[in-house]
Amino acid sequence: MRQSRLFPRTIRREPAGAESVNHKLLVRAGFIDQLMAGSWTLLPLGWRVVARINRIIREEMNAIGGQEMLMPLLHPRSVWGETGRWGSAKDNPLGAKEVMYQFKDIRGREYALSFTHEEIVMDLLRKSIQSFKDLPVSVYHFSTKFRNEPRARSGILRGREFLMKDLYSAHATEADLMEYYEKVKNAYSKIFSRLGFTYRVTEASGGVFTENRTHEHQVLADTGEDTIFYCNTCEWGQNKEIFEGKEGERCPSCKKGKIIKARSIEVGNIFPLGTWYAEKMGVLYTDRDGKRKPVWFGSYGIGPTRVLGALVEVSHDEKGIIWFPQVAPFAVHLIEVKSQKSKVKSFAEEVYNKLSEENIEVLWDDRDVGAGEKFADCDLIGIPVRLVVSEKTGEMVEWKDRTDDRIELFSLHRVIDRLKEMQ
RNA sequence: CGGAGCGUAGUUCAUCGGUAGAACGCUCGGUUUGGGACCGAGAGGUAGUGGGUUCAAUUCCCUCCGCUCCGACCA
Repeated sequence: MRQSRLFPRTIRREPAGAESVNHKLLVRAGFIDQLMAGSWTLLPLGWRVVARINRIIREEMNAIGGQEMLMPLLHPRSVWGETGRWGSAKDNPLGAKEVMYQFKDIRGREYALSFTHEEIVMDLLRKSIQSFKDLPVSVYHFSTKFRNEPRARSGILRGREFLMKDLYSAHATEADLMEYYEKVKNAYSKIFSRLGFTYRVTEASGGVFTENRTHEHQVLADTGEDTIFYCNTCEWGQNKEIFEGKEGERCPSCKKGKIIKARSIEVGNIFPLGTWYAEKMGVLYTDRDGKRKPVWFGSYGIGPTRVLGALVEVSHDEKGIIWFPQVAPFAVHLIEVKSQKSKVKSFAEEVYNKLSEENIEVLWDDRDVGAGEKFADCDLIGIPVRLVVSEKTGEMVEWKDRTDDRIELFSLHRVIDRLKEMQ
């Protein structure tokens, strides 16, 4: 990608009023743009990062048998009426009217915009599941969620419209559900490890989804809006809604460690929903004994756009973003220092072409601007490796990591070898 | 939904009861060429909206809208 053509340009100043790091840096560097409070465009750079996040999620979902599909975002009232979740939480502990966007069309029919898909999946499952032989089922999709947040905030971390990967599983027995639930929990842990996060798995309440306990993957971040408590020795952890002890106490699980209190960002949430939805919506299968029984059901969510923001919150410095290589929008940022000598430009083009031929993704700063501006933008955008060609470097290429001040000179061949080793 | 701050050029802001200014960005010309470089010329604004006070409102008052933050709530 030639940076002279990259849309849009970077912005030198911080957006007015912005406080959170992800808001300031993602906007300045040209990854996201705000339409209104809680609603963002993923610009070409931002979309590249989200695509990489999604790829990691997709690989781990497929690895546990998840099948990708895509469900509608416009939902009829009737399907939400079946579980009673169309209504208010005042009348029903799982009522969701407060977070659901509901409206009428020109003929007076009522609809909601998707804030989750349990009811939609249930409608799908009951059409095709007859026998215990049809179970288990595990399906997922990546799509937009709309939630009428009382207050959108923290940049892209809490929007009224955001991307979510949601996985749904249906099982013949509770044991099978819980076995799969553990599999998904492990898959989520793999995903967040691969993304480069330091995280904890905590117990939580189920909100508008279930009255059962659930688990959250929480990224440790000082700027996070959640508070969690976890053991410094074993894996025990709870979020602040359900924790009933105090910081510094003995761990209730291993009895050895101490309870640590920390700020965090919730990036994943898994729910062992049980048979409540199946009973309400008549999702029944015939078991070996010939009896009709409700399916056991679980749902599992990760917000890729929130992950995007969380990555910036945990990995940046005063100059800009620092992407981990596995999610960076490009593998390398090639800077051509402006020169009167045409061979600098032609060498830069050669480097760009050779790297591209090797399937290494390059952002080539071919703009007609000063070196200082290029270096500043390079640090702001945060691609892991910076390559420079200039009058000074001659036939060699300068290599600098985003996280390191050390500068090394290599031949183009050596650069390609090193980059291929990193892939 | 309660509380606070803010809303003026593309962006970040200044100004002021007498009809608007800077920096950066943008356009043109020239110089420069390793950390947002310099010189010259230029384009660009119904001061968020509606109302009120006033001879006169961008400025003072009120309404509404919008953005950010705190709280409640929440992935």
